[in-house]
Amino acid sequence: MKRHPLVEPFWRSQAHFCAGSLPVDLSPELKAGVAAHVAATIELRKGETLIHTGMPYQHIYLVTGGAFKSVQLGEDGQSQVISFHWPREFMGLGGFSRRSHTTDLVALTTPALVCEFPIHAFDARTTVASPLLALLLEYVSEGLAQAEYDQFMLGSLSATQKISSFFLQTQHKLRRAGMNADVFELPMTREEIGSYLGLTMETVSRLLTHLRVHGVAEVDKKWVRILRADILHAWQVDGDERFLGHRPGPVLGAGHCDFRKDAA
Amino acid sequence: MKRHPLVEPFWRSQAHFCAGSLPVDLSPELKAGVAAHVAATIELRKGETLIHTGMPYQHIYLVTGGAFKSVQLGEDGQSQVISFHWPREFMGLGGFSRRSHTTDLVALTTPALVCEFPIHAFDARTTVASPLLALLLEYVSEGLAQAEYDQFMLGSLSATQKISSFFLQTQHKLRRAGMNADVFELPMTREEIGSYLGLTMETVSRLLTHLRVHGVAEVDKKWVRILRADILHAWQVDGDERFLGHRPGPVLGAGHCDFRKDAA
DNA sequence: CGGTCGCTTGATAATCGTCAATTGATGTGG
DNA sequence: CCACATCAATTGACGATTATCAAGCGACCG
Repeated sequence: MKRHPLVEPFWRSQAHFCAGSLPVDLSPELKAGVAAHVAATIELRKGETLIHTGMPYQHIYLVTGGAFKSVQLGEDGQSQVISFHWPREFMGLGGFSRRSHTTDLVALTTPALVCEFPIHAFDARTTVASPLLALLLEYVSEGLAQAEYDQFMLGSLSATQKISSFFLQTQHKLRRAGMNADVFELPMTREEIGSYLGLTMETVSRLLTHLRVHGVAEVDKKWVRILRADILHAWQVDGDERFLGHRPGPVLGAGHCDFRKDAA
Repeated sequence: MKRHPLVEPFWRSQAHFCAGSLPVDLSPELKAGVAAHVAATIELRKGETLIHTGMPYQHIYLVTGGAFKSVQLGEDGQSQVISFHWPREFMGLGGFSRRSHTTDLVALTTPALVCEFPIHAFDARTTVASPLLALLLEYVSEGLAQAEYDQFMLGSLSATQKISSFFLQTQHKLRRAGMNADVFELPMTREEIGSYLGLTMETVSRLLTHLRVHGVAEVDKKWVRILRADILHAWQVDGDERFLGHRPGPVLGAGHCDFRKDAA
């Protein structure tokens, strides 16, 4: 991987570059405060691993270009993709307690770009910059909320619902990254999509032809054109009766109901 | 729910009570610092809902007694249990970005106890207490790491592996709570276990009899005695060839491999 | 005592995984 | 530059893990 330590043309300085990839709804002061801590910008090529599970927890990363996958490793040799990362997203946020990285981070494109932040910049002992800590807290918390939804998806949705959910999520991430969300190139293989959704490569392939046949999307190799996002929304909720018949899954009748009486 | 606002017998003060349920590996100063922010202790009864999804994000909760479930709600009416919470665990950590609660929190026992912390105590604008923020960051990050593992479990493990994983996780949580991890009472129904594992009630029931038949655990109604944790560990990794034949699941060959060459 | 709830067990079936063959794209070496 | 190998993707046939449907049973509660 290519590390760019310090000297750079002016308007291409790391801080400036990184600040441009921070979330949009952020005060200029905070953007500057965050960007000031960039340790390096790193460029990877497809297939290269930025972080291995278990490595000492020294940096977190902001995607500034391309795309990445997070991979959770099982005890033997299995592994599963647990999320895809697009520009403006932070990666590697699960290690603040265990002090080591909890997933592999692998580049899906050439090039793939990240800004590297030393976590000691957020250490309570070395900084009084509470606003930065609070900001980081929000990002980690958002990652948790996203992971909770993914749990729901994996446990309760049918294959058709999962694919619909995947494309809608991808569209959302592409928009946030400032990219075209209607015509785009998937940076990951069918197998990686399947791993993320808890399905096999073959099932993903069949689902994609299903989308094509029903005019929901054009799919040619890695290129996708979303034609009917409305149908995706409908299928995400209802599934599609006519294909791989929807699986209602373990549905639970919402936490019983409220409390019965408010003692004292 | 029963709220205990302030006055209490001395050694039963909220702060003291709460501090006793904080993680063990915490400096006394931090414990005191955290405990000082307790707004109230709340007592719930089985089935009562502490928090509804979407409620304004004003508090987070530390379990001090009993048990809870977090429930993720789908767009229509489906719902899924995404985690169980035992004493010494924080709940409701997924809302710092969206400013609203992301799950329902429901009591599973009578009584069920929590300490309530106002999130403005961790607000960067109202506090300079960076150490508290950093601590909170660790808890949220740990929750994220746990959710990532749950994703792996839901997507890659067979039913037998899931049940084994569930019991080992429960043992771990019971130990951390200072309770007996070999003989205990499950506070949740089969259906709730199934929801968490992405299985049906019936499958969970069959898996439990399977554990009983193979001498791995005694299971009588809600009471469980773990006899062979070693077998649980083995089944968590390998599955059990002889039962609901193990499903290898979508296994991915670990992020290709390393990077090929380190440019410059 | 009747009714509901949680649990168990059995029979059946379906969603999706497995296995296999084929094609096209990519890349490498001779 | 082409043969060859490898990989990604598609499609079909088949099978299995697990869901669904159904019945029964004990416990708890009003």
